[in-house]
Amino acid sequence: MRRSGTDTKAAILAAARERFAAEGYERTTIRAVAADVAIDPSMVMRYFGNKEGLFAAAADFDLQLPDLAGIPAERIGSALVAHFLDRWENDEGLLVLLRTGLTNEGASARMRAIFAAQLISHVPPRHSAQAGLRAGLVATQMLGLALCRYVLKLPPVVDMSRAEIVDWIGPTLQRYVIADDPERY
Amino acid sequence: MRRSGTDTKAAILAAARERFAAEGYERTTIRAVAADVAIDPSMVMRYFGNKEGLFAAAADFDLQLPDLAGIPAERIGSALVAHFLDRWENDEGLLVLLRTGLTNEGASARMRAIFAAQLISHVPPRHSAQAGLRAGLVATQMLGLALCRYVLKLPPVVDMSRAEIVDWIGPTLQRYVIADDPERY
DNA sequence: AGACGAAGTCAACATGTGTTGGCCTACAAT
DNA sequence: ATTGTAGGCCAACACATGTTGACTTCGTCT
Repeated sequence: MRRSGTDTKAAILAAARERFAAEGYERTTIRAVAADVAIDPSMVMRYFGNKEGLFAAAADFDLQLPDLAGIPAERIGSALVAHFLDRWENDEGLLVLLRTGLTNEGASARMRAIFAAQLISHVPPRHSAQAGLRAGLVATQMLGLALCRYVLKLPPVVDMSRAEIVDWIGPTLQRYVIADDPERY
Repeated sequence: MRRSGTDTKAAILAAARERFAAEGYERTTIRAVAADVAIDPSMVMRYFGNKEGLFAAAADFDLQLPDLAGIPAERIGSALVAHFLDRWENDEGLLVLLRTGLTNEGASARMRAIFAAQLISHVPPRHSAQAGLRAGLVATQMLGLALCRYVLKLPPVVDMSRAEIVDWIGPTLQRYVIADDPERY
């Protein structure tokens, strides 16, 4: 027994996350993942059943949104942006979902679930009747940012500093979450 | 000669656009496209050389941004949103690029070129030194909207009316394009 | 020491893919 | 009528992939 089973499983999962995030679902092959861990492809099947199983294990992702109640209302926008940036730069799960969610129906559904449930429930109750709308608007801006910065790598967006992003996009989220109507800030 | 050559080529291209937009690059097969047109797969090769060639032909897309000079400065944001919505709902090219740009390096590069060149050149010269930054911000919001609405199909975003989208996102673009600094509107 | 079970390897199958080259067929010009 | 040519079909190759089952190795427990 070279490795301890659970260790091997964890190593496979880590390699799979990297490959799914970098190449998407179809272009990621079981053989390549196995080669990354220097084992036989059949081991991947043993531990995860099939490719879909491996993907499901690699694609779980939690927004881990903080409790916004403790944050002054006028800083919610900035706090959200800062949190998302932190979250995405420390967890490949979001990249996996973004890259694959566009061709893989399962990933797409999971994305819907995450951003619907987790985001909607964190919109302050001030506009509870419009919680879905507000969360949706936030999703368009934040997913668009992730898309342009981490996947498409548009130069102007990649070159923006963290502070610039917070300064420019914070007020947008602020308006989406708490403004009483679209025109008012 | 059942069909007129150029007609066949056009039919293949139309079928390819639909399939690439719906399934992405890898999952779109030459055989399936050929079947859609009720033709032999080898004809696709004859007209487009190889799969990459077919994709390149299917993925050309032009923003066709109107001349913003004729629009009152305070309406630029709304005008941009409205134009994007029109453009996307009448041309599958954008969906092709979105679905494939995440796994296909060629599509990713073309996306960079389109949104860099075409968008940057249309940002009013008022902030020419920041043209890249402004265009990048606009791209994050508009691509995020397309992603959530047409690809991920997040329910709250799909359910938004055209007017709601313009009302909510117009002011955001307005600020990105012409605001003197992030905090001012 | 011997047996058991887990970790791991090997070889192979079935399938789907892009791609190729040869062959057929019908129209139009000579 | 002959011929040329362009549209179209067929069969096949070469290759990669997900997946399977049998076999081997090696540590551990009795």
